[in-house]
Amino acid sequence: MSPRGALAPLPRSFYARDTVDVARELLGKLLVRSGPQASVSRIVEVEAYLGERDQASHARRGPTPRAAIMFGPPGHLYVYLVYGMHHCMNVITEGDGVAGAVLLRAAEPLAVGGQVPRATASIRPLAGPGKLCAGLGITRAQNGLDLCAAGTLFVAADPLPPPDVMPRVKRSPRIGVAYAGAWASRKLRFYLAGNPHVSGKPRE
DNA sequence: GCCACGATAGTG
DNA sequence: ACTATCGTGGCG
Repeated sequence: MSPRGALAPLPRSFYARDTVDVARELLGKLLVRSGPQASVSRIVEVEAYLGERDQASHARRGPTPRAAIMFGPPGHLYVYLVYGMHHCMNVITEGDGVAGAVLLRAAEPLAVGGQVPRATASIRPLAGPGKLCAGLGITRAQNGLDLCAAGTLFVAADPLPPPDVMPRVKRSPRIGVAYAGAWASRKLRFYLAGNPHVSGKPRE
């Protein structure tokens, strides 16, 4: 069995915590997609969306039909459509009844179809939330999916973690939330400095 | 009902 | 800077 042959979903207790802590610790974790579109990729960029007080969060208007899932139990997937054409995927955080989510913005492709590719450049880039969902085949059909079950999508700890992941975590304001007043400048975007798969220009 | 506006990304 | 393209939610 290969070193990555025993990937298991992170337990619900991982998600049932402070959203910022979950966001930081998701960096370096593995996104595992099984089935026809099987792939493994490393999460390199995320954004934390806090509860109702966060004016950039979909939860800011309370548990509306779309955002209600953010108030639900942790460890589930929240997928929505932005600008009428791109999907964005989030993991739900905090305890049941408390809103919180982490937007997955970029991942580094590691393997496709169970095979480690010769060059990661041969794989579609996964930089940016829309591209990430497109690359993994995530649509609203996956909204509400339980990431803590061993299904077609889950997050796993890397059994062979690079030694320098956590020291490389940097933070910045979130992308595309200029309307959010004081919340627009809060440094709630986290990424691995220097990783070429991080979206946008300021990778350092 | 109706309508303004995005947690985007590619092109000019 | 401009645009494709549509669900969400605010408002009446």
